[in-house]
Amino acid sequence: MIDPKLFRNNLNEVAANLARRGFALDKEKIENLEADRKSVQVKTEELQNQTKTLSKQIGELKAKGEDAQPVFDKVAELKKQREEAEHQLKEIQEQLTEIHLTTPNVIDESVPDGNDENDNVEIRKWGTPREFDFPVRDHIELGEMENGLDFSASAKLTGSRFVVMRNRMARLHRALIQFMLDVHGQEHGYQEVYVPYMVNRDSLLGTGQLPKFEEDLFAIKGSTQDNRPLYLIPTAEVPVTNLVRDEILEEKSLPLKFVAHTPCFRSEAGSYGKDVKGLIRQHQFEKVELVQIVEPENSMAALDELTGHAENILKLLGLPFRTVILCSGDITFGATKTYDLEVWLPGQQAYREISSCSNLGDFQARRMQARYRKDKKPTLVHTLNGSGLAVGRTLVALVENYQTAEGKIAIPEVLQPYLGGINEL
RNA sequence: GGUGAGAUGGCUGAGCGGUUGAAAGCGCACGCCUGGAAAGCGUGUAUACGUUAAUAGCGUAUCGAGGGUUCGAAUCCCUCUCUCACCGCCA
Repeated sequence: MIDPKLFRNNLNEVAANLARRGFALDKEKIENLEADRKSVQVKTEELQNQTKTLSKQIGELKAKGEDAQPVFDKVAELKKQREEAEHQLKEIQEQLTEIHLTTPNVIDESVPDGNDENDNVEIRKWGTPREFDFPVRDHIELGEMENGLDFSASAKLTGSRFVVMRNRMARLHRALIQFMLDVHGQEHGYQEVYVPYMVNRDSLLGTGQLPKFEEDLFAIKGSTQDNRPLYLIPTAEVPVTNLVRDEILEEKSLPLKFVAHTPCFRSEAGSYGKDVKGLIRQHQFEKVELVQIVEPENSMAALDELTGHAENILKLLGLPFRTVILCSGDITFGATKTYDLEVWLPGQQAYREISSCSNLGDFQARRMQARYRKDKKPTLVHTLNGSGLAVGRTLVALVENYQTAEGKIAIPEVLQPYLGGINEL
């Protein structure tokens, strides 16, 4: 969430910033609620103070064996008034909290204006798409060969947007995961973590998926005793970032850099016509995720670094890609700045998203109360995350870019150690 | 799944209805002492929110979470979560 103080002191600037996203902030409502909050809160606390003071007097009088009845009467008079004020305050605060939790983050000045993905700005490009001297197969065709991707099996087992992988596809997929974890863990300095694939509501509130995007999540009924469901994670960002929820970290422990491999589960509500075939958009997919917890002044540099780490995987695999900065209309809810990596897919003759790297600023940290001690004072950290990379899409890119005329897949050198040294599958 | 015991500040641990945001010890910070250090002595040491120019004062809330009883709750009642121990089952 945005600093609530900004709503009080800089409402117009916040509204103008959010308007760049196409988000209309209800300024009048906020102003009214804030004005009410202020007067009611002051009144409530004043009444609480009086009650507390009088109650203490009763204690003193009783200890001395004196008559406390007059004070009793006084406090009884206050009670109704106090409870009314408390109730009123609670309602106002609930409304404000609702606004705070559903308002997106403010965006960085360097984010370009725009309405949708068409207005994203390419900032660099790496590699050259390969020229093929034979008819190019897309990953679905390549998957059908050697029974690698079996969508009818997964449809039988579960439904659409799932996959069964076999043989070379399953092996390549697994090798990619190991490779990515090793590069980030051994070369980029991330601590490898293994985390739960189900999380509670507090975690999802912390990273911002809730309360606004419940329809994108899979909830597991009956998964806790008090009837609140757990949720399947839509990304490792949720469990990994929440590692620092409600923590006060030591300054010298920062930056924290985590890498985790997890499956991700997304309902893909509202994407009915999109990418219906193939591996691009699945309800369940694997991802290697990078998360950094940093001091505020370092977060923009950390974003560049983290993006570079994700890019490095593509470079090591020899997959052509471009890096775009998301425009104000395309950037996600909690991000203040985001770079997308788009990999070249010969089967589609297009660059497609394979990683999204974001600086969330203090947006998640404030929701999570994730802080560090800066000159003895608890200060909100900044959080970042990025895919390093989406494994399913990397598999698509790999097989399409490295296919041979015979429908074999050449194995990039860096991946060979993970496949017993072979150079073709 | 069963039975029992718990959950208090950075840690250990007291308190079980009244000036308790919370004893004591440890740790940590600063000061005194010292040639320097240790020991000793002294002082201080949670977080959020509000008010405010203020990380100064002052106020409110917080003793696993939520609800309740009460003039007043860390202390009593209810629900839930988690932890530990033993038994059962199990990858």
